[in-house]
Amino acid sequence: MKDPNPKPRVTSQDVARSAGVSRATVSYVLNDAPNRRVSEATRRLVLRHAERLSYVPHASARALRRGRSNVILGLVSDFNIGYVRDEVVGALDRELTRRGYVLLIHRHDPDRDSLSDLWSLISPDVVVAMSGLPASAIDTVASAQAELIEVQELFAQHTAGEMQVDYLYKVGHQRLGYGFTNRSGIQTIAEERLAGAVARACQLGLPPIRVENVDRSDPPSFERAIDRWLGGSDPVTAVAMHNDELAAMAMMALANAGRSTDDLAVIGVDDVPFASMGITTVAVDLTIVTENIVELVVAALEGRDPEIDDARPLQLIPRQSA
Amino acid sequence: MKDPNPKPRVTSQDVARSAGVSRATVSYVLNDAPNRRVSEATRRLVLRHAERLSYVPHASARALRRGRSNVILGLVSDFNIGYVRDEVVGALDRELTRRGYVLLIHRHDPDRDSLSDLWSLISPDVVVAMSGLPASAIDTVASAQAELIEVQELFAQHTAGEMQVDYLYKVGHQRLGYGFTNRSGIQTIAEERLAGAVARACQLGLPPIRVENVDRSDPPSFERAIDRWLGGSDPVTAVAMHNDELAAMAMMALANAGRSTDDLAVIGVDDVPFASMGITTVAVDLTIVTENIVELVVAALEGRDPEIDDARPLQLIPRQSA
DNA sequence: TTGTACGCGTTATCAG
DNA sequence: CTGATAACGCGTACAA
Repeated sequence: MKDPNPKPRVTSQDVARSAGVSRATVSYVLNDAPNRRVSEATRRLVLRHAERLSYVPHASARALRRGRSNVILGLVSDFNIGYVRDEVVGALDRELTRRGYVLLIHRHDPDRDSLSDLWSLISPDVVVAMSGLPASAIDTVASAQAELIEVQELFAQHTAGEMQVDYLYKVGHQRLGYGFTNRSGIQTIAEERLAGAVARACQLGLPPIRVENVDRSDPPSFERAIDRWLGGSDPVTAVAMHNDELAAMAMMALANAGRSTDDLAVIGVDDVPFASMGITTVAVDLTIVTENIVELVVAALEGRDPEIDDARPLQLIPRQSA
Repeated sequence: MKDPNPKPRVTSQDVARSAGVSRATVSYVLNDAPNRRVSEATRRLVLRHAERLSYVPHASARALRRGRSNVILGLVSDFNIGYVRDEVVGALDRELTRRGYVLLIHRHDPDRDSLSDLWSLISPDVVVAMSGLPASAIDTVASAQAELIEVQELFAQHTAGEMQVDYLYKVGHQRLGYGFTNRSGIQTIAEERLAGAVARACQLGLPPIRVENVDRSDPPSFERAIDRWLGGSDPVTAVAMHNDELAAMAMMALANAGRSTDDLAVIGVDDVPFASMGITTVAVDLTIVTENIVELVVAALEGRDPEIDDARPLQLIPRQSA
């Protein structure tokens, strides 16, 4: 396990010695230093020796000297982050890689761990908070000379809830339920979607939406919710679920109870791939959402104001489940 | 966007000046330096001033000087990484945080991006590869003075396939299908599970397993697979799927085709939470698997040999789907 | 308890 | 115009 002969790291000094030039020259060549001319001969010489020794500049030394690390830190409350965010993170990663940055994801529980402890281990240029952060975090990030970008709101979440209710109403449902979830890290989003649904039901003059809590890691919560929705004197005929994953679980629970979406229509949000197998949903246009987030981060890195596309990224897709 | 007045970072120099002591003393106090005696008076003095200025040591400077960064880099091929790995990563994260390390996750596509580019941006102490890495990566990691841990194999994958086939055979199925997936990053695991299933079917004297490709991001692939399994002169009566997620999608496709698990039994692997809603599966004991991975990483950090628990982490859980 | 050298890469300044 | 010298960024740990 312990390497008895840890061959020391190759430094720019080694390359310089090997090529018979100074460290400065090595640095100029390897960084294509502007307003610095190096003769083609020594240029190739240095490149050859760097290659031969497989020299890689030391990240910490470089960051220390430059004052920036080219690291973007993505803060999540949970690694299992949901379809849309996965796509966003993936796109962000690709764009940042292309531009010479690196995106690192870190799970951060604002309730347990302190952010400032983190800064003694890593100094990112930009922090992208994918889930809620306490107000104090803003100062903490700023004092570490990093820029903070909150992407809590990937898009107008309340609209998703409104569209769900609009659709269910349009196809004839009056008594509605809502499958809410309060997993940490998406509270804000969940609450906004719910608020949108509740408000729209009210505007339409429908009876109050019957909200039940469900949790993807607690399957019995779905049985309970369905019992409540279908029980009583005036059962609901359709439920809007927080997202497609929960919608699918509701449909499984429904099937297990000997019922189907004919008894209780189900609609989700996201349009995850498996939704095409029959889940009516509010699709999120990943292109728009993704490009906006990328622009937000890249603009911050380049020190300019972001140009955001205001196009509505949501679209209702009717399928069998509602 | 651009901060016109970027107040410079607080350094240990600032704390030293403020407290009227030397930088060395500040460092000793803040690091609880062993075999170093600092009077209680100056000790508290330093702590007070550090607190007041909310001083945080500079990550790069510290890492440069110490020679280690306390950063563990987790390499994944995809952020949507699967249930078991999510749990493993979560547990790893908690343990490492407790010990003063930080776990950072980075998406790395071995086909597209070079690892050595990464080392000029970050210098981790340990690299945990959660998906396959090319052989060349081993040298690359070593030359960056980092230790490489491959957790491709969370457990004996072929056993999962064997257990699936054993069970299906036991409950009376003879003609079997297999739902294989070749998503990048889990090829090895997928192939091993399949190999285990195929081998066991052979040992049991069953007809060759009918293998079909499915892809979670391509729902029609499930329709095609089901058509093939149920078509022909001797349709299969049960399919082993690579994991529970794919099993659930197969069941949705089955329902859409007007069929049920009575026509085609389905069994998965993982025992994700929603599997309890009726998916027969090979459960993975997260406690065992997780503790082993944590031990592997922690042992590497502490420079000792890991103590691995050999207990079998797999258990078959019969439910409605098979 | 302090002065200081060191880790490594970058860049302004200086010499050829 | 090409290359070298040296200072610097910040925290750590040895010698004094």
